Amino acid sequence: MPEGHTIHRLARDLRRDLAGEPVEASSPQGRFADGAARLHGAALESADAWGKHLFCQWSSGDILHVHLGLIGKFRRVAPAREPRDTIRLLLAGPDSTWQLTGPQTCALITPTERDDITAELGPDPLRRGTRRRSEFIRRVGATRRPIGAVLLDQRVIAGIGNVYRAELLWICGIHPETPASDIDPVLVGELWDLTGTQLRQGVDWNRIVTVSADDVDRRVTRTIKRDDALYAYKRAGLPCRRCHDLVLDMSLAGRTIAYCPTCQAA
DNA sequence: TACATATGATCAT
DNA sequence: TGATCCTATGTAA
Repeated sequence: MPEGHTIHRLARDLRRDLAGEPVEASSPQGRFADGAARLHGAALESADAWGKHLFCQWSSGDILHVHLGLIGKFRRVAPAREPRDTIRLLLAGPDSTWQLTGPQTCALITPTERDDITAELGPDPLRRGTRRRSEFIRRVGATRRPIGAVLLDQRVIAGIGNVYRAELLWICGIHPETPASDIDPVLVGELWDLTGTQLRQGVDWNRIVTVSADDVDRRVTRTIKRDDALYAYKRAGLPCRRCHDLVLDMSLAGRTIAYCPTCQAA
């Protein structure tokens, strides 16, 4: 489930689980054998996320760069669990074991290479820094591409994926095909703030739940059914949670987005 | 058992 | 825009 919230949560969990102690590293799949050998015996010094990119600093001087892509997973497993041949990287610390499968990227890089990667990324609402909000507003205002495409462009804002895209536009009542520069900068600013709020909640719960307290009982939200967690994503054909008209699907930037034709009028 | 699908991104056309 | 890569899961057969 890798959108920005997943990676930030992952960085936090890896830090808490593995920081400071030497790890045993291996690549049961074999495709990261050299990298795992370099990490073997090293200690994790820091882990942080920028959008959907994860960077782990090791005492060996190496930086581990991971991008989960669409299907990648990096999860804590029971220590005794038998390594399977799909595991790109296995990290075993004194108290926990982590395994990485199906990543789009898993590589050891230099600080320069990390800087090259982050230089291509837009501001991430979950990172500290000044002028990120105004930078987002500027980048959105600089293009007439549809906002639904712009939100997936990691050079404009880092961390939004297909689920948050649909949810944010539904909450803001913006039609996905609206030319980005036509949107009132005040609303774009609110979109930034909302993205931060939603992503932070995603980190907290380690899942995407966008429905507000008005629509769901917060006390039971941690056991909320998947069908009740979202307003728009994958709800095409169902009644809009706001106006009860039917939610529609459209294709934008090569992906499917659901939207309400009434609440998100063109 | 097989197939469709997926919260991503890149490269070719 | 379409093909492609990577793996796991849910549904259909």
